[in-house]
Amino acid sequence: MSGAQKSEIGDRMVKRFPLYLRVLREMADRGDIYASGAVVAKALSLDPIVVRKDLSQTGVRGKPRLGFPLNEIINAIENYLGWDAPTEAVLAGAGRLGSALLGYPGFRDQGFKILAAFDVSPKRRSLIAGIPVYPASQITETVRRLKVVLGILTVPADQAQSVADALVAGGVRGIWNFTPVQIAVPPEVIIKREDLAASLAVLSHRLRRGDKGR
Amino acid sequence: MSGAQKSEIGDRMVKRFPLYLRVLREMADRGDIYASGAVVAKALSLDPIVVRKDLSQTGVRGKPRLGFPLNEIINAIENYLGWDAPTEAVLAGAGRLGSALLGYPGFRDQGFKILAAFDVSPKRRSLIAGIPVYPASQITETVRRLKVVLGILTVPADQAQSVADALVAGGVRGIWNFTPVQIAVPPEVIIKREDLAASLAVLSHRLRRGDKGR
DNA sequence: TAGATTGTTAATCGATTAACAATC
DNA sequence: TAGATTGTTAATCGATTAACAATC
Repeated sequence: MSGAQKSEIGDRMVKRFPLYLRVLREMADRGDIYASGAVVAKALSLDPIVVRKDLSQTGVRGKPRLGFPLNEIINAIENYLGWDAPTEAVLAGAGRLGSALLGYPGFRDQGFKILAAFDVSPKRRSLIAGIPVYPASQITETVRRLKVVLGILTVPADQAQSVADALVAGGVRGIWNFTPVQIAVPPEVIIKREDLAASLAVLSHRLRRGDKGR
Repeated sequence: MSGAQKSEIGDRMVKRFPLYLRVLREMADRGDIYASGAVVAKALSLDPIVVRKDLSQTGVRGKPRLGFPLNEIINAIENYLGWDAPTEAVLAGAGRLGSALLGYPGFRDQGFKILAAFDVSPKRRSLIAGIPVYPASQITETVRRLKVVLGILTVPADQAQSVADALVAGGVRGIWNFTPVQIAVPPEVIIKREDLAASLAVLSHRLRRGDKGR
């Protein structure tokens, strides 16, 4: 093929795709057939050039004067992000934050399916937001049996490493880490930290400087 | 003065400061007097050059052969981020996510103080994690009376804009937005979005590609 | 003094922005 | 056809990385 696709693309670009998807789905719901980069850019306060370049990364070709065919571009983005075939996940730590995440509808919309949750405390309800909660001792066995790909880590800081170890022992390929701990994992396991402290730092800094954030 | 300080620094750098602070505080607790860039870099798996450059941004000068004086550099970072004088905040939406955040110890560690929470439902407890919960109708008046600087937005998506309006009417200077909605505010108000969908996108993409994340 | 570490200047890299030809 | 929009190539910008002199 002639159109050589760039093999490595940056996180910045990937982060914009959910925004595009939301706008494009809205347009499709309204019955539109095409979406031009300009319209999408306006809806998201982005530069049209960025939108055009990002969308072209999916391999879908837009039609001059019309824009990108909506069905095609939506499917391409979903496929690109791996949201077409749900990624199976478990959540470890069904405390306040964990429970909040179990109820987050974004997982289903965005190609994830939480099969089970775990908690050390037997006092917790055995079902949160329709998802069964098991004792933490069963993490490794359950992850292995269900061939779970992703572990969501919402345990207290002092348990973060040991619970991560249990998830890794079960064979997860990635961990979404909501704890402030930098956990150690084998090199093939992907770690995504959700770093509230970093966000607070950016916020503090902007408030102090009186800057306008994006 | 000769050493002209760079006026505008990037978010990337600001995000690293909480990491430095954690490591530096640990070292100070252990009784160390100096911290070299190399040691800090090793603890965080960062390039020593990055650490040196970031720390020098605070204006503190390190001593060759010894490193940076711990007390001085810790104070400088706290001051730099505005964590020395607590920023007063309120939280709107005391559901699962909101309650989880009310119990998050990071706020106090990082220079924020949540004075009150708000919720539409009168069924909620009137005290969560020691913080009083008031009816949402009192947002504007309370924010104005207490001169609150930051609003934390954890309401359902369909209430995001109207609650944000109430916070702005009370005079907040920034909003930490945990909803998936892109809210509209006057240009002088700082918005910091906490975008779980973007994080999920990065995660999906890495899992699908089998890449190793950082 | 010798040597490790800082601080600064230059080079590299990646992403964003600009310009413009191709196309329906 | 005329004109709007795509797609691509070049220029700019900012951050990271490298190199090295200054310093205790």
